Amino acid sequence: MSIIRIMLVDDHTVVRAGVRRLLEQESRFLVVAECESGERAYQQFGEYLPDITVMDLSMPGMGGMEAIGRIIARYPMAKLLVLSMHENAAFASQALKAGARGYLAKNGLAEELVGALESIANGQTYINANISKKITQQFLSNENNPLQQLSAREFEIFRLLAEGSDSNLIASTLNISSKTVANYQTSIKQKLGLNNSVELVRLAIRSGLIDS
Amino acid sequence: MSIIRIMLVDDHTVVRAGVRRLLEQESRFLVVAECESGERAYQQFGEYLPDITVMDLSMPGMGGMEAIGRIIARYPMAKLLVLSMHENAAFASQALKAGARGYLAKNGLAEELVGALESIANGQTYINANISKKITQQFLSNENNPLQQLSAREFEIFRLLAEGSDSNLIASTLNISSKTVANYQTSIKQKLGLNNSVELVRLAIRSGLIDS
DNA sequence: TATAGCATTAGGAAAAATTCCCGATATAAG
DNA sequence: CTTATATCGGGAATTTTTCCTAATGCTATA
Repeated sequence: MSIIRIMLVDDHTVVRAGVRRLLEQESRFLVVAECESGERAYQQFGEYLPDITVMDLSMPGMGGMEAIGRIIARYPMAKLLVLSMHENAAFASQALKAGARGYLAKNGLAEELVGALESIANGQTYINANISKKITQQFLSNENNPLQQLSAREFEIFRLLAEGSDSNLIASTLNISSKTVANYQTSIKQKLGLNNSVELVRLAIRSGLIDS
Repeated sequence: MSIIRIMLVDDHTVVRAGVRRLLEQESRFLVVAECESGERAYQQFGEYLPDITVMDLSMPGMGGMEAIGRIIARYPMAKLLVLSMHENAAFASQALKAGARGYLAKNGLAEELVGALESIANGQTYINANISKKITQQFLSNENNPLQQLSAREFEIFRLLAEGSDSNLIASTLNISSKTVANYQTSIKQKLGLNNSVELVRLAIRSGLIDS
């Protein structure tokens, strides 16, 4: 079995160090690159072409979700494992829809990480059992979760709006016109039946996307 | 000891019924009026002139806070006991500042209600022990809670904004110009260092003023 | 393969909300 | 009596939001 080359993407240095340490105990994993933002992840991916990229979702600037989309767009076979703080079905299913091969919450990390990476290396998809259950429930009653109506881009912008970014910041983060962001904002509200940004935040919080 | 005449103000019929039931077990209390909104509370207060008014804070339309302000403005000796869902120092101290004689959370209700009413009837102020502790802590470190910078009116408008009311609705609720509401909104954000309504909601949620 | 549908992008024009500046009034504090 | 603060709101400029339209590219399906 050959060596599995891994890139770590997380804005917290401690987290990267921790994951690295876990992986160093298994000789078949090799961390070949690290970075702290979605932007650099996209750049470095091209340089190192890792077998698997372990990526956090919530990072300042371009989030992990956006980075996944861009990487997959250029390298459709890229294998990405999402490492998120949130044991949250909405987040997970968006990430998987964007092309991630796995989703892991940061709590049960140590026990599951190695298994997850091996599954993904073998071409399988790995999803945490709890998350899987939640996604299933949500799929069965997806009437329940209005966020599933949103496209990938809409979801991304929704998240940034809920975090308090204004249209201009979002525009420069995503490299699109602030006019486009404004238009997205309107259609997001309409799709979700929200009358104003207050209701938007509250929905985001209820969905566990952000925490107050 | 003469009979204590009481008015109940709460938008939930069950709650009014419950409080009434508790009070009926004590022969010296008499519920002389009930109503379900701040507007009617103000009207009925003039008709019945109860010894004590038991009032919920979070009601649709004019909230309890506003009602307290109006009643006290006309009848400075009115005795008001606030009955709130929130065991929250910010709420409590605003209510007391507005002129309430007591603040009671709805959980420990049954045990405390009678004692609270008797204290208030005797001219004292009654505050739940937990709340009292919280207020004290907050007072000692009121740098911590930015909401204390707000005047009564600002606080009221802040709450309505956080609930998702738009300027026009707030204006008609409070019977002021929507222009005034807009101006308040701006100065509230400035006082609290908030850049947009998203941050406003999140602050409101963190303060326990509203729950996601 | 042609086509229909959706996602993404964005401009223009109108409407609405927000900000900034100003002043009036009332009440409380010193 | 003066000063400070709270409440209220108008005017004008600015910003944001909405609504409409349209181009592009991708996907799925007849």
